[in-house]
Amino acid sequence: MTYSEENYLKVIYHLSTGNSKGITTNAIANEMESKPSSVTDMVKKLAEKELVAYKKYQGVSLTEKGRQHAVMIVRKHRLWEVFLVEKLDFSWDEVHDVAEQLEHIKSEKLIDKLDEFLDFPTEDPHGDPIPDRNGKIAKMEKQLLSETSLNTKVICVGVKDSSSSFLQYLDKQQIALGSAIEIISREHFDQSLSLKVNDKPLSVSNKIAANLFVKPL
Amino acid sequence: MTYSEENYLKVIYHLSTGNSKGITTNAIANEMESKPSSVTDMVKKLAEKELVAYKKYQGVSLTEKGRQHAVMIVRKHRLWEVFLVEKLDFSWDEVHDVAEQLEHIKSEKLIDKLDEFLDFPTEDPHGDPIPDRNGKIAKMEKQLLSETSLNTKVICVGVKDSSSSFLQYLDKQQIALGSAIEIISREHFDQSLSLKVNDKPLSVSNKIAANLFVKPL
DNA sequence: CTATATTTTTAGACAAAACTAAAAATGTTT
DNA sequence: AAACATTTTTAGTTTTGTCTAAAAATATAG
Ligand SMILES: [Mn+2]
Ligand SMILES: [Mn+2]
Ligand SMILES: [Mn+2]
Ligand SMILES: [Mn+2]
Repeated sequence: MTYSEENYLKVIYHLSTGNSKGITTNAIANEMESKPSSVTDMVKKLAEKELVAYKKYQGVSLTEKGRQHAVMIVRKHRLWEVFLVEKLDFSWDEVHDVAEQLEHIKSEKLIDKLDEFLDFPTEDPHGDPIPDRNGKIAKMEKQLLSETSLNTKVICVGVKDSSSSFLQYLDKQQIALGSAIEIISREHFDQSLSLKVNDKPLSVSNKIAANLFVKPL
Repeated sequence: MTYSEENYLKVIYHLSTGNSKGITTNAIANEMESKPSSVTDMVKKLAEKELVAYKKYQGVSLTEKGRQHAVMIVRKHRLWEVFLVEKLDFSWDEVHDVAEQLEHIKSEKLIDKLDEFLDFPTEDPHGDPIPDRNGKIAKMEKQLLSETSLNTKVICVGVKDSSSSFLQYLDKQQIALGSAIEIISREHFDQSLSLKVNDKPLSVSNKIAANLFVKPL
């Protein structure tokens, strides 16, 4: 499996979660920052290898074999992110690009030993679940802060957007995984929220709240 | 710089040590397990980028720029080997192939943090020196066991051949970096040696002795 | 239901990195 | 120095992954 094939599989996998229909050529091209014609070519190759199911004009979906492969790439990506943060003192906004490279290293022993070295973490630095060596993903109870009712006490457990700019905003506001959040009030006009984060008052826009995962305490 | 370009640079670098003349096309092809015609093509490209000096039929040599690049790849390779052995419990005969992949990961921060995490090691698991972040290589006093005189007490500090089969042979004979070796006698006929390794008697062929680096105690 | 817009696929081109086969240069013998 | 052997380069293909431009299929609107 080539570097490029792996990237396509991963993108198709991510587009598939919460999307039961076939993934469109355009959606893949968009995510890969490439052109639809390139996607069509690659999808044909992946179909040839039985990693995806593909019918012309009907979009594409992962086969079980393709899903397994994709999950293993996600496992590697997230384990490496944990390594970078926990062992090498990277901050959570610096790890993604390096993990994009490390996820392609081929060695089952390496990844299982790394898993053990990190003490079998179940979530990466952004709160995303880490598949185990059999590809099983423990699902975590979580909801968006924007969809949480008033006067609830919750704990921050993940981010939906893990762009540098969002993560750095959270750092600045001292919001991290594990922070205790209480929703004081919601502004009707723009859905912005008044919060208490670790007992300190903070007001955030709906866009922020719609990218923070929390769970009831 | 592509994966392939990096591999060529590294091979040319290794062929260059202890070889002041231009490196031949055939030597590179041999080391890369590719064909001379492929080497000619790549060498032209590297010359274009001023990473090597090349004149038709005259062989090739690294420019200072090319040498710097090559040394950084070697640095990464050896640091990752240390990581695999020290932190993930790989044995010294298992690390090379994985390090061949890891050496191409591009992130200066990653490699400097890894260096720090490993406590700035100066040698890899095979006794080879690790260039520092400026490309400087501390040179170690060492000689081949086969060229060491009788009744000398020495300590094992490295291997010349780091193939799996040689390393596993050493494991079996309980020879490791740091082992104390005394040369008892040398057989005239085949240059084989009678040794004491950590006070236990052992007889080794010249081929073994010619691949073990030692330093006088 | 037909016209228009959008999406997707095809056809053809290109760059990177490899190869084979043949030509050219260099090295070695007699 | 000529003949032969070896090394190196050139010329022409191939595979992988990308692209543009044009054609075909599908979706949307009037
Ligand atoms: Mn990531
Ligand atoms: Mn992540
Ligand atoms: Mn190695
Ligand atoms: Mn080594």
